[in-house]
Amino acid sequence: MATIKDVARLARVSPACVSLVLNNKSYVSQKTKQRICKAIKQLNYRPNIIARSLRKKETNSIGLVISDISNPFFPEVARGVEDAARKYGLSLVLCNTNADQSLERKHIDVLLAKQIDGLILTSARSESHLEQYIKENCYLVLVNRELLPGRLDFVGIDNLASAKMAVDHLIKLGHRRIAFIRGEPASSASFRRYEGYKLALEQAKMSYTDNFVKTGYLRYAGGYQAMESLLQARPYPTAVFCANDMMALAAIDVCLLKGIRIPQDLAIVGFDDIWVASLRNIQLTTVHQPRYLMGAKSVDLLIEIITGKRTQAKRVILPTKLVVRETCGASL
Amino acid sequence: MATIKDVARLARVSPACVSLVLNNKSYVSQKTKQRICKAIKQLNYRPNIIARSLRKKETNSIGLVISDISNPFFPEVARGVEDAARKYGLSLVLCNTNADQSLERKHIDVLLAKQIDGLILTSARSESHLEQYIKENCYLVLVNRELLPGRLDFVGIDNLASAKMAVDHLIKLGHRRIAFIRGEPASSASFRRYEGYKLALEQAKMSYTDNFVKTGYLRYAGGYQAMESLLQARPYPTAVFCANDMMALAAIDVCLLKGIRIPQDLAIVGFDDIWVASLRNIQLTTVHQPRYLMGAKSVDLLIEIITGKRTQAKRVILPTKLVVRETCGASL
DNA sequence: TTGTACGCGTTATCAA
DNA sequence: TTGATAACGCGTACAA
Repeated sequence: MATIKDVARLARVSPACVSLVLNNKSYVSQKTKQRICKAIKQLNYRPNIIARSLRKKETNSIGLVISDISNPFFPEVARGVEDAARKYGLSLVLCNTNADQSLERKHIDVLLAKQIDGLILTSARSESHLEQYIKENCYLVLVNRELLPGRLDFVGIDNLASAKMAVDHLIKLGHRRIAFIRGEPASSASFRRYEGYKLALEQAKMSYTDNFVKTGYLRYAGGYQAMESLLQARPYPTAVFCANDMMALAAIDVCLLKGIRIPQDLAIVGFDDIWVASLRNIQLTTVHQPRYLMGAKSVDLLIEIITGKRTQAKRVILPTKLVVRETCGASL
Repeated sequence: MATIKDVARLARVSPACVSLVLNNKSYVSQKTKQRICKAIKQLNYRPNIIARSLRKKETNSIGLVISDISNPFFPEVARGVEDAARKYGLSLVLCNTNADQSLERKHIDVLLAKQIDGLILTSARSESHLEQYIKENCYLVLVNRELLPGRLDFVGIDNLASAKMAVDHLIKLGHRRIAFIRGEPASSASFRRYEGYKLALEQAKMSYTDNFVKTGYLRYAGGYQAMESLLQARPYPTAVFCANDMMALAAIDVCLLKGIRIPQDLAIVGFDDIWVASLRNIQLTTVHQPRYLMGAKSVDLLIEIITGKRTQAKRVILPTKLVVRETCGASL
């Protein structure tokens, strides 16, 4: 690969002059500028970004850590981040943790060692690690899961209200035995959805039953197990609210396998509104999250703190809406 | 952020000595080693990978360019790449092009400027650009789409045979009017599937009809349009083979919307076997591709050429299999 | 174990 | 106004 020296030699100028042209700085005569540009093309020169970053102490790239690339929720967030990053001229380093906490730590450390300018975390897990990153003055934005509220930027939704909205809908449809398949207890988002579930029951003067609440690991397999376990409960629930769509899809499959009809025998409501939910053979009633926007917005926040325009932590809460399809039985 | 000098000062040694300890080189006395390690922890020092890369001329990171992160096919490939990369101690920079050729070019250029050690491309589009990268001695592996065969490493499947297998299955089920929704003509994989479709018809002495072949852009929306257009054809086809599952899912939805029953009125077969295909309410018959393995294998190839163990281009063709579910009507 | 040159751009200073 | 020189960023490699 050609270096700036090669270009300088070919154009018979100093490397500094080439640099000036590349960065549009200072006055360089049209004539030499053209010579330099010609040399650049001729050698197909690409500035070594590593060297540039070392000098400028900025990499023009940001990191995004997601927990499950197989769940369509995250690719959509990633697309939002990607497009926004491009708008700002930043490139994106995307890491997937598979919900593995030690891997999350490792990814973040590598990203920081790579001197990325800022970091967006979805589904962050450990407050203590975050404390440390704050101490080192890393630029951080959290998406989806909120930790250390008030001290870190956050983009998300009102999980409590959204979950309550979903359960309220089931109650309005006449359900009195509503189960909940919740996500990992460590997730603040999951926990708030759980609280929304409980609040809805409480306001409707319905009793809360422990064996109507199962925990699964926000994936298909997690939902599958949770649903199987739930079907041991007596009396049967008449409706199940799931903490995300992946688990709801699994719950549906468990039911179909056992001959339980949906929604006639059991209503199911999910959360996220991934694209699969709207397929005509699925038609999952669910809570829509503005995933793409969440990603895009998180980049805006990051830029604000990187450029120093803002020092106070900011919370952005985006609106959700209930998408009523067929699995809740509303249309029957 | 602390630098190696800070650590050296605190441990009362030279920066060079710290470097030796960090990289486990040469003999450093236990005593100083411990002093250094203590200083590293105390300052929470992370070596500046940018500086290291500049000096070592290797970044220990590879790039992966995918064309559509929303299609579950690619996240699975990415997971394979990711896990394999980690095994080799490499980190991964993932870029998504949204099937936009100019964006693909841009991404690749940024990755190369970032001095990544090697590059894996799925769905590469432009031979002429690749020619140029070859000229610059970039380490490249192609996945999924094969370009410049024999000159670049490639990991993929036998698209022709796999497509033929799918169509043969439909023929065996008695179908005589089989349509094909193909992908972008620019894609070698799509083209080979098209050839497989034609070969199957030919061998069965069935005539090829132009208006039984529609082109769509390998996504849900592309499949949707293609299927709508296909339903203009008279006589109706009795079966449709789709170049990927996303399009097959869309085709199913179009039919359901129009009251066409699947598989009774129309059989549908897809390609990829994304996880959605196996949901109980979908049960899409499709050709399974070993996506994760494709990703993992591509890293193996890349390592071989980076380390110079091999200089000849290599082709790895992985096995596929037909997964017979319900949309083809075989089980009726 | 250390001093020192080096990798490749950037930027401040200086000269023409 | 235009361009060159040199110091610098942070680790690494090699001779001492």
